Amino acid sequence: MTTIEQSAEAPAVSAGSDAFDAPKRRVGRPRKNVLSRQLIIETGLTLIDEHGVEGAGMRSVAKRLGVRPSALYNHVSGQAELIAGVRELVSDRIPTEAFDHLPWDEALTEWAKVYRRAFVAHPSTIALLAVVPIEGAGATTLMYDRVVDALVRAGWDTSKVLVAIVALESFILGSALDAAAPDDMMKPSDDSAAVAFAEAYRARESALGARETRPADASFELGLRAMVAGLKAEFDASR
Amino acid sequence: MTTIEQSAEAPAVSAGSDAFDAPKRRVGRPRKNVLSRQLIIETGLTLIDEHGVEGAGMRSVAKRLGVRPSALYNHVSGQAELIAGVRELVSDRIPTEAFDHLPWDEALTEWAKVYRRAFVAHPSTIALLAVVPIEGAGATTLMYDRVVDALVRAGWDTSKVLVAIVALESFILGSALDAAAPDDMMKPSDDSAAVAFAEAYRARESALGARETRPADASFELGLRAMVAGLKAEFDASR
DNA sequence: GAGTTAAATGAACAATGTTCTTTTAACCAT
DNA sequence: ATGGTTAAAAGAACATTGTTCATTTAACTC
Repeated sequence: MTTIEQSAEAPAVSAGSDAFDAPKRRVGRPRKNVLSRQLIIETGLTLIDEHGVEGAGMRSVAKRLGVRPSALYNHVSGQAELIAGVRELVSDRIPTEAFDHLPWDEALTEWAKVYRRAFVAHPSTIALLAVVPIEGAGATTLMYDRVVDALVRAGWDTSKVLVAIVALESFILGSALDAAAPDDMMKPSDDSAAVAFAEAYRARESALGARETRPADASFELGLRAMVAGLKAEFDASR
Repeated sequence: MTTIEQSAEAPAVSAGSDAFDAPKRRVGRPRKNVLSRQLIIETGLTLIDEHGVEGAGMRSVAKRLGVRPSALYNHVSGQAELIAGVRELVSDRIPTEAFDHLPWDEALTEWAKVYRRAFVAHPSTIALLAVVPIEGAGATTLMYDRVVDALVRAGWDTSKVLVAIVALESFILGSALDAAAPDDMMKPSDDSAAVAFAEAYRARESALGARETRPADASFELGLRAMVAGLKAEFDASR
């Protein structure tokens, strides 16, 4: 459907021989099956964790499994199904237990953190996920229900709670996108006329470098703190 | 670097002959130049608006311009620069005058609104543009410079200002994605066990329906108010 | 006007996702 | 057990993508 980028010169990751399994299998069906749908999808997730989105290629997964690319198609219809499988694998792991034993604002903070972490693993699907209708009876709806319920119990106005949750979710998804970008994404050129920006860039670099924090993480933490505090103020004012 | 998807069977868009210009040009430099960097980038934006992100391919742009793909490389270093150029084109139209005559928090609010509006006009660019490095001397950098400068003058810590701006930007981009989704995106199914969620959904519907407000707009406004208030609190506390 | 530079074509190359054929083994009915 | 069907692997292609290189032609420059 869509190709984002592809470099002919950079061998990138897949050139490295990180095939764990290469027993020179001869042609024909093996006595014991080598692949399964689950194994393929889990390998996809592993490779994404290791090498970023580019790890999710069919050929990369095949290489890691010590198998020819065409063998994957006996278990998976194509890359689309592979990615969808990975997405389910990850988004089913967003826990909501924080709402059981924490005040709503702290629980919301915890939830936002795990939510973002879950999606940073596969950033390229964020746009799709954010625009595609969620199935009305799926795990995602149940997750929302849990959050809505906790906030309403804490005193939130029923007509405002969804508005607030969606606002936080927008920040989470935007932050996940940001985390998918390279750290030096907006590095200023030396001759730039943007002196205030260049100064701020250097100041951030040295402030964060000392704590080994990624810029995207720092922004997420600050923004999350700010937004939850702002929501809390809005909440306190309206009662 | 990365390919997301690519179908061998679906001819998709590029198969259709939407070449506007195919005068069978003979080899060699033409008397009048056919291409320019600006024309290429504007064509890229047009194709993205028409066909989604897949329109931004080098070969698609070349076909639309009635030109061989290799000709593009005389004006643009590659697809990365093309996409970066499209980004500049879009973000070029984001005004920053609010910082001239408003307090920093109000100006930030105005800026966020026009920023989001600019990207909502080209929804399918968001995911693409958010992840691509911005060129150090471009319009985007100058926009950042303007914002950084205003906030620093207002007393913001130089090492924190960029962190805050990126946080707000994440919220803006996430909200733009949300605005690109259909309004009924998370409509609960009638038989759903998610009763709290269904109740909140109905309550939001009637509250917003009275004012003819889109849910995405309501969430953006609430979130923006909350985040700016939170940043202001953070700002006041640190001085 | 000669030499250099710039802008187009045309032909390749590497890498990707995918499909098709072939080979071998598992599974299953008789 | 035996023959037929199905399943799972290899292997060889194909289409499409971004990109590079050589070639051709015209514009620009001294």
